[in-house]
Amino acid sequence: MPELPEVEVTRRGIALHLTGRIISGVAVREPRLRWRVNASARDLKGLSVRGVARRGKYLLIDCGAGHLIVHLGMSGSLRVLPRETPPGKHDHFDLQLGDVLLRLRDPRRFGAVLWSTGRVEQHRLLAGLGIEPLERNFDGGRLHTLTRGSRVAIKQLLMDAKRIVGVGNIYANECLFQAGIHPRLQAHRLSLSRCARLASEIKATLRAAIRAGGSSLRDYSGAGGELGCFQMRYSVYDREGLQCRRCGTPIRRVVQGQRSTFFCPACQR
DNA sequence: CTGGTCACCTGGAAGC
DNA sequence: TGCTTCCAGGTGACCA
Repeated sequence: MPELPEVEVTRRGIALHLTGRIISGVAVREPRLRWRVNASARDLKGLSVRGVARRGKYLLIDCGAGHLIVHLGMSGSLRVLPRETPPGKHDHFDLQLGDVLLRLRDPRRFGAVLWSTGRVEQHRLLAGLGIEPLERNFDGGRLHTLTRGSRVAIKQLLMDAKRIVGVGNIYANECLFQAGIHPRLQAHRLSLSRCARLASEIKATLRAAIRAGGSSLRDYSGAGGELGCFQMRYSVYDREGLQCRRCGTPIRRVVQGQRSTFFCPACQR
């Protein structure tokens, strides 16, 4: 699930429930995630959660003396649950906070839970990250600068976190469709005006997805609802062979960098 | 530096 | 039904 909108919705959901609470313990049932989980009760117990920030697809739980860096990988999800909730098969990590706990479920184990002291933005995983697409300073001019001299396909540039964070495979496909740009176009061939169009479609698409997910925020707490029920109605993603919603031409699928790319050959040039 | 490929894991769907 | 194959929303490490 997790691209920037899902991570941002998760951030808001858990911030609501965790901020101000005191960490009472940690449970690591499976430390072998993307990197070995290094968070321990010894470091965390007694600290209070000051807030939850996001950098790209990383969640940064501010505990004062350090940050808990959480990444959801391909299949991770976080929930706030009552303390006694029995863990399921892929529930690898809990942060205990009195009568509730924050639980990470991650079947594929591509996620991460890392304890970081010191300046979190200097952490090796965060230091080299690119621009946040929803920040004010991301615009057509900035995207134009980023694309200069780059011969990679624009879709691959959008997904390169060293340049722009948070845009994964689904939203890269969707944004390029909205902007009428062919995913294989070399980045440096985009004019300033097309960059402006693309930058604004990126913002609009991500914001719409966050809005769609925001409506399910309350599901972060309690045993009931599943999150991730905010599937947007995709224009091209996973629609190979189906008619383009705009012009009726069959959507095509190609592979770029071992990832599926979906596009309308008529609308995107 | 850039650009391209691989590896890490599990589960679900499709194919035979 | 059961086995095999393919595919999946991420990204750091490694190579030429």
